[in-house]
Amino acid sequence: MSGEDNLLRLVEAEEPDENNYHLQDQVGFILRKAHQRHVAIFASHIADLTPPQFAALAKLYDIGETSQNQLGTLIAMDAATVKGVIDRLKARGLVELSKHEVDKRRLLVNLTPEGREAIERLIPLARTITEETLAPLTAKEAATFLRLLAKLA
Amino acid sequence: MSGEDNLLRLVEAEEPDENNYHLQDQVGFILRKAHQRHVAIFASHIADLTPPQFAALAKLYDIGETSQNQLGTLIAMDAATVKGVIDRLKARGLVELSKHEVDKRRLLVNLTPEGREAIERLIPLARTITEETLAPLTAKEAATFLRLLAKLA
DNA sequence: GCAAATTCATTCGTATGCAAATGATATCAA
DNA sequence: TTGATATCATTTGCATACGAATGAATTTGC
Repeated sequence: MSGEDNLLRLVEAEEPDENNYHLQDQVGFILRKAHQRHVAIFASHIADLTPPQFAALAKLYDIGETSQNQLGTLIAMDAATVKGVIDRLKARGLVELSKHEVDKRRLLVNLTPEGREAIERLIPLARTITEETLAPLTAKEAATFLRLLAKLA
Repeated sequence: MSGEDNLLRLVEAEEPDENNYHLQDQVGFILRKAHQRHVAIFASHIADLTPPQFAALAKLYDIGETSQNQLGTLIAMDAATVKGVIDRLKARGLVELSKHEVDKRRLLVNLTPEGREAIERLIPLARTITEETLAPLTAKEAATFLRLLAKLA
């Protein structure tokens, strides 16, 4: 039997082929693609705000005024990233900044009336985005997926 | 009964509370966090290459020479993004570029011997990264998760 | 065979995302 | 009290990521 025959047998047998590395099966690669798809769905429903910007507004709407750093912790952004996001929201008049009276290091962030109006208007769209992202799964699968995803995150 | 009593009852009853929007329960937000965690794990094992750079090398190792655009399609990057990734890999001598003889629009990308050596050295580490990323799940959960994640991506 | 449409690559602009360094302030501990 | 630490915010540099516009080359449709 030739070497080519051996190769052929391996393919035809459909064995797990554990020696080869398949990028498209790696959790990191699929995670990246799933995230990309979600961001695209988000953009198709909410064109004038990015997911991180929406996250900042939604969290401020939820908890009220807080420091820039604390907000970053709550929405999983480091200090440098959250600064850029808040700067852009401020430039658009959706949040306002003020100095903490006692701790002079802190920069307090809060929604403006326009920001509050925006997030109230967008939350229904966000529910649609979540639905559409999970649409390839049944309700039961979606629940399982969210449970396992939360364990990973 | 006062309005405040009604609010209190709602909280105490631990009802699904479907009227409130909780960012931390949304699939997009958790997806973003899970991806962040994976990238951090990746960086802790492979410090001198990013996940997209690794993906490009791994795919070239898998399929051999291909055009820049085709490579982008295979590793889920648009043309602008893949160009930056390939430029940096080229600057480090891990890939080499050449013109397609027939179709003069195409830019062919291939591994250099150094690139081949690098990816062969890194693939075992990539397996460790996948393992560590999935470590919070049991083997059965991980299989379920990957199946559902693939349906989403 | 040729005009229209498509494909490939590049460039620009904008927005995360993170490491590292810095400066200001606050807290802790001897 | 003061010196060491820690925290908060900012800045810089680098690396994705994508939309939009552009130009070159190819393919399609009639």
